[in-house]
Amino acid sequence: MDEKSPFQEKKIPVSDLYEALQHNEKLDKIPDTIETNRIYRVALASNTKDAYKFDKYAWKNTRRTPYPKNNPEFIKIYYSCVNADKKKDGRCVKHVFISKVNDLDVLVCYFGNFYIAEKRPHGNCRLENSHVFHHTPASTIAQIDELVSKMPGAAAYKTLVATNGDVEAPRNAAQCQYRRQKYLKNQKITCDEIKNLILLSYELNGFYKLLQLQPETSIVLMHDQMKQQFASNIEWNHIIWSDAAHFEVLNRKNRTCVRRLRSEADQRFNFVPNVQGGEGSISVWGCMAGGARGPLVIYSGKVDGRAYVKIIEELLPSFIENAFDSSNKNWMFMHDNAPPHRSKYVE
DNA sequence: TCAACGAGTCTGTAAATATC
DNA sequence: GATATTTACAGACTCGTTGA
Repeated sequence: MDEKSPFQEKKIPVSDLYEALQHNEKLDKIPDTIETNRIYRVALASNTKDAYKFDKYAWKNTRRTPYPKNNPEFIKIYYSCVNADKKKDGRCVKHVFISKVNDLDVLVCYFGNFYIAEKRPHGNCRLENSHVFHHTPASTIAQIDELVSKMPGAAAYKTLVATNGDVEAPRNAAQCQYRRQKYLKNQKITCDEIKNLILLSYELNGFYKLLQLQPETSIVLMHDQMKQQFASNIEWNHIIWSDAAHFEVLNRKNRTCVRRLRSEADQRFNFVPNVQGGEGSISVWGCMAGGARGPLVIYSGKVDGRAYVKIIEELLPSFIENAFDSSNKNWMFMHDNAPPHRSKYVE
């Protein structure tokens, strides 16, 4: 096959697939010696459904699609070989056609040159006689999931082996441990879930509830009481909020990775702009109050206590003068407790 | 016993290419 | 030019290995 046009001979008419389904020899697995451009018919069993995947070459799955598109009779799966560089290589491919009528009747066809294909065990199969041909029954999976919600994976494995025997037992202890990990992970509360709970608490008037999130974890929501307490003591419009932020446009501290071809090594888009002398970034400080926006101060370098006081002394009085009535002496200035904000010089 | 990590599978989306 | 087919990429998921 011409390496530069590997797709010319890949097309298999649907009629040929039907022909193969009716007349080709039924195989229980892919033969050791593979011929290209030949349709292998693999008759599978319910517990060896994946047998078509495994031969002595390493493959990368790309996509599965209905085939043909307008009147799908098969599921077509594309595989590309893995070359010596461990990269997917389209010069040697494997196409699998799974009949929609009977998904245990599978057609497999190989194209291209096997000399570029890496020979190694496929998928999670690390040993010759690994588990890959054996699928844990769904009923066993359900039993595992139920047990690992109450006990560690190893204990669940021992329990199921003792009760189910070899046939319906889990694959191994690691399988139970994996499902135990999954269970524990699902039990963790995400930030979004906590936010949703807080939002929910605000939607319900007078909400006061003990939420039992997990056997070991509870959350008490009592926002109304807190709100009333704050509302009675603080007038929020009298508070001046302030903060600073640093923006790195150039000379960023984090490393930038570029994926490129060797031939593109000297191309301009592979380089990150840099500025000598430590330029390329700015820091800004700003403040605001209810209904008033303060000045935005742009500065460079580090801000210590002295610099911080200088900024405040220069800008804060005029902002207070504009934001509040002259008679209002109840305003409060709020910072975020950053180290320069609480330095001895500031105090 | 569990968390972290790596490797492999599968699939949604989009782009490229082939075919009609 | 429209449609079908193929390829590429990224993310979710699964599961084995390793070390604390």
